[in-house]
Amino acid sequence: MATKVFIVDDHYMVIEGIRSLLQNDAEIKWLGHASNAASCLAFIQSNPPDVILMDINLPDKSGIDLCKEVREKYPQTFVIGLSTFNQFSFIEKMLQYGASGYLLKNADRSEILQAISTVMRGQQYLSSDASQTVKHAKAETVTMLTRREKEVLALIAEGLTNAEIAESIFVSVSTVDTHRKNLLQKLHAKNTAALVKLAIDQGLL
Amino acid sequence: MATKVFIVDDHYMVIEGIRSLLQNDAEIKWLGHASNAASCLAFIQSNPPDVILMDINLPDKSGIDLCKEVREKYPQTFVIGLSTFNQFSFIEKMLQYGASGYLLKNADRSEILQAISTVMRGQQYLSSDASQTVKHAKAETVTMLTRREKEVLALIAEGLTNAEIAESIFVSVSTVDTHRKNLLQKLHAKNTAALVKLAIDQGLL
DNA sequence: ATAAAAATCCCGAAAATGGGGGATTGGCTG
DNA sequence: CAGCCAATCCCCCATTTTCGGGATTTTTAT
Repeated sequence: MATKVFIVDDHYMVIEGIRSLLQNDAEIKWLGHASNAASCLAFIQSNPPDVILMDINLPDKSGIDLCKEVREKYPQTFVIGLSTFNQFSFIEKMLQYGASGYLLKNADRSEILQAISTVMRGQQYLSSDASQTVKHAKAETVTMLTRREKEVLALIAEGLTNAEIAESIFVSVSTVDTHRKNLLQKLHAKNTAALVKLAIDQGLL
Repeated sequence: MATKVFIVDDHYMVIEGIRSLLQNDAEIKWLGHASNAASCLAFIQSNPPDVILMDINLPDKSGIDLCKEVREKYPQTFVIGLSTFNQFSFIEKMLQYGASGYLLKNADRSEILQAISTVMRGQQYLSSDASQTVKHAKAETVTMLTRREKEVLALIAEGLTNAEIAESIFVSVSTVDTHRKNLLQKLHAKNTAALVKLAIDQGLL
């Protein structure tokens, strides 16, 4: 059965471009388009699509909020983020709010089809540029640890207590404690055990 | 300068065997032998050797205790354990109590010389059989974790607290606590951080 | 030069861990 | 059957970490 696709974007050219790219594909059923969040919501209420290609910059509401709302109301509808910006913060937020994929507007026909079929299989699709960005951003998270934090991290993994670490790097326990807190935050770890695991997973130890 | 070697063993054949193997070597000065711990201690008091080849089974005292005593009183004297038993628990204890090496009684001339020169350089020498055993034993330590312990270990690494783990595997916190303590012991970890690191290093996670 | 980031320090309370114990049950094995 | 081991549970108590704040001083980068 053909996948029902809908698009929300305030740039007419983009809508037309994608329509012409997809309309003759047997696997795709073109449901229509909207140029703002409100009309998008109105439309999909009566015609739930399988996939929404969703611009991140909408006139009345950010695509990120719209994504969240759609996903809450129509969990069976997949959202693919669409934007000219290959920025990690956007990609991250879209995915966080339930988007299944992310495309840049320079995507060609095959990439769009690929993205649609991938998310329809329940998997996540990121354009190669986007996944590069995500990778970089994550690599940055890795190197985002400061010199001191890395030192402390290594010593924690050795099994030293804060007091011991403090002695060994000649600072007060308070300082080590702060570094530790920052490490937990930066690596999104709940506690020391998870911290060490994540650090090793990310090649920090 | 020739290395002064002394031997303690209650089997005369072994003493003779080693003596004949070593006596014509320019690098070795044969100090003598004892057949029990007491006479060994008496001898070395006046003639401190560089290396003692020490049997693990002595009539008056275990080689393990003797090793400990010798190392405490004569730290400049290296001890090489000697036995027919290739048992990890023996090897482990000897090394723990300060032995620098471990030989099996089927060692040939070159291996004995090798062992002596290695420990004289301050390094540790294990016969290939013994080091195999140590390796195996360590590998066993890995699999020596019980089913439950492995479960708990995995959950600890996920960052769950004891209480959360207890809930998730339907046992009391006390049980989890016990498993955790056993894990720390078995992996020789000082605390959770070290535990996770060691576990990952050993391929347990 | 000035703002941002990193590194340093402190307090205090709640939560979790670490290190001793000890005890019971059920299975398996010599 | 007796002994061992895994798994379960409990107590006590000291130490350590975690989680809230703040706060100050260096560095670093623009």
